[in-house]
Amino acid sequence: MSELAKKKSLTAKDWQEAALNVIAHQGVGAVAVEPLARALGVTKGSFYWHFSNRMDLVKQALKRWRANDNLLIEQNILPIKNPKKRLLAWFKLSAEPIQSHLIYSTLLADRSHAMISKILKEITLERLAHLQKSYKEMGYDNARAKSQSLLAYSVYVGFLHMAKTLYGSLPGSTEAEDYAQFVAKQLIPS
Amino acid sequence: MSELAKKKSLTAKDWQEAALNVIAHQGVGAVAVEPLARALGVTKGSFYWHFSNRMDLVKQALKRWRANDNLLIEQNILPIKNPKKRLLAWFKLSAEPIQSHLIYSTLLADRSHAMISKILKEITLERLAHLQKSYKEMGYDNARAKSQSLLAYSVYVGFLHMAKTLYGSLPGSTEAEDYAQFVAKQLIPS
DNA sequence: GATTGTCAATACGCTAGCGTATGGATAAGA
DNA sequence: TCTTATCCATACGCTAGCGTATTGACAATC
Repeated sequence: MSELAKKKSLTAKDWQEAALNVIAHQGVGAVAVEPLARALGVTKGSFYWHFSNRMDLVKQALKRWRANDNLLIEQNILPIKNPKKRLLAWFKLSAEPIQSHLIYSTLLADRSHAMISKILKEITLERLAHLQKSYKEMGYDNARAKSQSLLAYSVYVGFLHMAKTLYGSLPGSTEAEDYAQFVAKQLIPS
Repeated sequence: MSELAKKKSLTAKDWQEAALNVIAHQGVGAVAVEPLARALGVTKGSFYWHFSNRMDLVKQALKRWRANDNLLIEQNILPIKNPKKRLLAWFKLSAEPIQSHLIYSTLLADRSHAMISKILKEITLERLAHLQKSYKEMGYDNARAKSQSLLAYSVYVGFLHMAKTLYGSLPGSTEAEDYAQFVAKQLIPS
């Protein structure tokens, strides 16, 4: 019902999500106004009503992605009290086949715009801080927690790329679970 | 002398190396005929004498990159008899600030051409096989050696991206050394 | 029913880059 | 010296995509 009602005319959100879909699978460079408009069944007359230019769309789309992703972490990971369990949940989430990961890994190799590098750096530092906090709660000193979280995060990033490179996509949920267990054994001290 | 002699006219090799330089810093998408020609101080009349089209250049450039990289590994890593020392040397090389790594990490997020995905997959499988062999020589069974090498390689890939994201470049040689030591402690069983 | 605001279509000019066609320069051989 | 091969410049047509300007359709509101 609300889906049908929406179909009457597009919102900025529709454009943003379409853009995120393209970013996830073809990268920021592939976000082009006219092709996107075609895909959405309109012309760019619509686009320039909602956005001032191409980069404006990219910016807003990434903002939406970041907000969604933060929400996911804040609701599912951070509330976990036990630091060990929290880390394990984080590893599981890391391997889950969700679009957010695809977007992140695509952005990692993007050198097209300083804004993107900036966002990426911010997000990465945020997440590293979360990991570091967990490791510290487990008794690690500052320095050790720092290198340990860097290592863990490297594994996450590396895993994303390996999955895409070797299998062309992220693994299924069950494989993700197994992988998370294996990684946890190596990266979470007992 | 040979440098000056060369300056008289360009070779395919000159174009390939210029292309690799662009790939390392801006990605395959940024390899464009006319800008490259400008950078080399010629026009595209020269380009289309050496190559049939843009993708032809990319293909040849990547072929050169791959050959150079294989040579590096065959000469510096594979000859090491002791598997533990061989792994350590591999980790050190992984963190070394050389262009080859930049190219690899850039390609990892590239979804522009099936050829690139194919090359990437081949190279990755080759390297995984090397790692796996070392782990097996250390007494691991097949399955364990496989997941362990996957993990090690993920760390390598993740490290490349983290370095670019956080520092904008690969670390210096001394930092690389320290990092390799830390990683080795985690990923090489004692 | 007239007005206003919202969303989209159309038409336009502009730029960057691809690939082709052709001719010019230079050096090496014959 | 005449020819040929090598390397490059110039000029051309073509396409995709950006952004603008203008107009149109429709709904809500007054």
